[in-house]
Amino acid sequence: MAGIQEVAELAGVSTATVSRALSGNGHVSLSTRERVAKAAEALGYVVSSNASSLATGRTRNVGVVIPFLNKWFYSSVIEGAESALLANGYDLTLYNLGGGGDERRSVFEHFLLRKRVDAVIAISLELTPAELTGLLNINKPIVGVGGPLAGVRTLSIDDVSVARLATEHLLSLGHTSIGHIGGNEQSERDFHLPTNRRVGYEAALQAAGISPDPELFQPADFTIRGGYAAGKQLLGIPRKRPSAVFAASDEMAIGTILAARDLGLRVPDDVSVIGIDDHELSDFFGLTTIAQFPQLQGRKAVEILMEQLHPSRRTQGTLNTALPYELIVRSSTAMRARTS
Amino acid sequence: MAGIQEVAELAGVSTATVSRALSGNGHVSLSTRERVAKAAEALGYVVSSNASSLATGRTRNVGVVIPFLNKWFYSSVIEGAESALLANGYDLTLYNLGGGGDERRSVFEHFLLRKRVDAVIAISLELTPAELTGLLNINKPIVGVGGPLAGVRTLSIDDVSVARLATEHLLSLGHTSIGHIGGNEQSERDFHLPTNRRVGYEAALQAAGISPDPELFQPADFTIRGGYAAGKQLLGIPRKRPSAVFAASDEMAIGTILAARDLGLRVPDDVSVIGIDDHELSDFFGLTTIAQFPQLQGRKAVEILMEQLHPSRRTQGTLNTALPYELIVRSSTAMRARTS
DNA sequence: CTGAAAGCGCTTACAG
DNA sequence: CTGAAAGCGCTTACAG
Repeated sequence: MAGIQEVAELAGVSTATVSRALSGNGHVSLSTRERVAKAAEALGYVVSSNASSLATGRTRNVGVVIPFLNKWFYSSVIEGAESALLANGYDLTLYNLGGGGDERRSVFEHFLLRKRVDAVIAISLELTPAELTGLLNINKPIVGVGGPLAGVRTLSIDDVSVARLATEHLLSLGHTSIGHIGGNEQSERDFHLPTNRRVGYEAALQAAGISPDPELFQPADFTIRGGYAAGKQLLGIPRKRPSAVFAASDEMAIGTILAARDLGLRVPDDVSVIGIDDHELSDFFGLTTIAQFPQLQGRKAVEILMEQLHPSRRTQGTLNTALPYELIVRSSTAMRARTS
Repeated sequence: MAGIQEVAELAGVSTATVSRALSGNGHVSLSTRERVAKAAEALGYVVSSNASSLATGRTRNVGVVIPFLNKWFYSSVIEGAESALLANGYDLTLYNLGGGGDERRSVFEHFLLRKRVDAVIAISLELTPAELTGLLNINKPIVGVGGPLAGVRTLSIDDVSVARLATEHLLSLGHTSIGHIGGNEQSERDFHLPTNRRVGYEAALQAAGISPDPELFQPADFTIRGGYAAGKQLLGIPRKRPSAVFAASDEMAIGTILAARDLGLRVPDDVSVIGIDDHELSDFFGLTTIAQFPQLQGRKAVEILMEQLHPSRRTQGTLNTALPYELIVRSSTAMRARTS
């Protein structure tokens, strides 16, 4: 409950000096700085962020907007962002936009704009031009994770290349009949991620002189259950069962592995499976995958935000930063069986 | 950027009236209220929460502290809390305390106490007396989810009863040799949840005249991988392989199902498996479980907080509220085989 | 029902 | 290096 006033009295200085001593802005002699620190400590003083924000115009709080919360990928990105923010002395205020239209409008109008946050990180969310200009107008930096956003700094993975790499891994193992489990219409909204992955898959095939077979494509919803159903369809095709499957997410790939087992097919002997993500379960299932490090994505987003917020350290970078990815080979992929 | 001043000018009233008209505190004639609303709308005015908080002492922001973020259970609780908070006009600021000691101290000292939040929700976290009094001293309501916390309102599930119910389900199906996969030392910290579940398991057994066999207990870490390893151990015991397994979490139960499959045992023909949670994957695996509705837990926590924050609606309740749970029977449990 | 004015607790030019 | 004072943008007794 102690205010700056009391600290000032105890230390025998003005409140202005207390403020300068504690914040480090402006010069204060070493001895008074110490006296102030001691007084603050003794009184258990901690600055009122509201008063401070009102005076400075900065809140030390950033808003994070996401479409889902209880999915491994999203919560991992947030985890990375949260710890990086904390380390920089910032709070993270969370806005889950999964609810849909109304909730989304209300978040933008009543919360984000209410001068509560200094900046926003948008994860896998394609902000509308109105939303973007709303934020930009009041001078809030934005960084987007997951896809290009007009006029703001973004971080994204090259989905086409990632998918190509996954497919090439299978090709290099001698597979020529490769199925693909991609997104369905609903999962397409955000940045066309499923389409990009399918494009990469087809490009790799074509580069290898194989023309993609539409019958070897199955749409699903990025869940294990969806991947299971799609995997069954793919592996149950008469006459041309693929010897390998590339799923656009690890959860779908795990579903495919389980589908294969239930069909009596051995992985990787009868069918190789590769995913994308390096999901927390992937190691357990021995899934070969392309890792995409979501926690790192969260940390990087914060890093870029800090550059915008503290232009002193600004290193004018490009608008879109490519995120790293890496092939991790486990036991779900192997050479195509010589016989068969 | 428009402030209350400009709205007042446009509407031809004082800022005091604007404040009253927009907030609903104090009487304002219908006609001026409308004029003010129109002016605010036209200018895109939105109140500065810092200025407002400074004047009122309330932030409309609640801090949520959790030990993990990217686990289904925790992120589901948060999801429930977030939407309930939003509906009440509150923001949710997230503090992930997974990092350990230093981070935890820093969160309490520098963030929560900084007058940034009106209240805190502590999920599955046993706050220390110092942390509790720190918050209580500055008059911040707290609600705890997951276990009793000295002197604050809490929500918790009766782990002993839940475990007993799960075990009774197996007993009622004729099983007499029932293994248990519980927590290991590390998972014991918070509210002794694993111990309570084990106690319930043993109580059910004893009530049925069966004395618990320590060899039919295996500790694990609440993950699928850990449950898999523990399940293998349990189902590989020579001579006295249990005909049923009760795992203290669904993830461990799923691990057990996978372990059984790999051992060539059929679920539920050869072994029945039950868990606790109703995890998002449980339905897919046909897992019988005791559901515990984490999103509801988050919503309820907010409900209780609102009662404390707005004492007008306060209905002085008990200090600890029991959370609901429910047996959900799927295909992983069945009668013990007559023969064998 | 409405306005003038004080106050919330800081920060930061401006002087010295 | 330090202090007096204005100001950040609201809210709310206090009058009327």
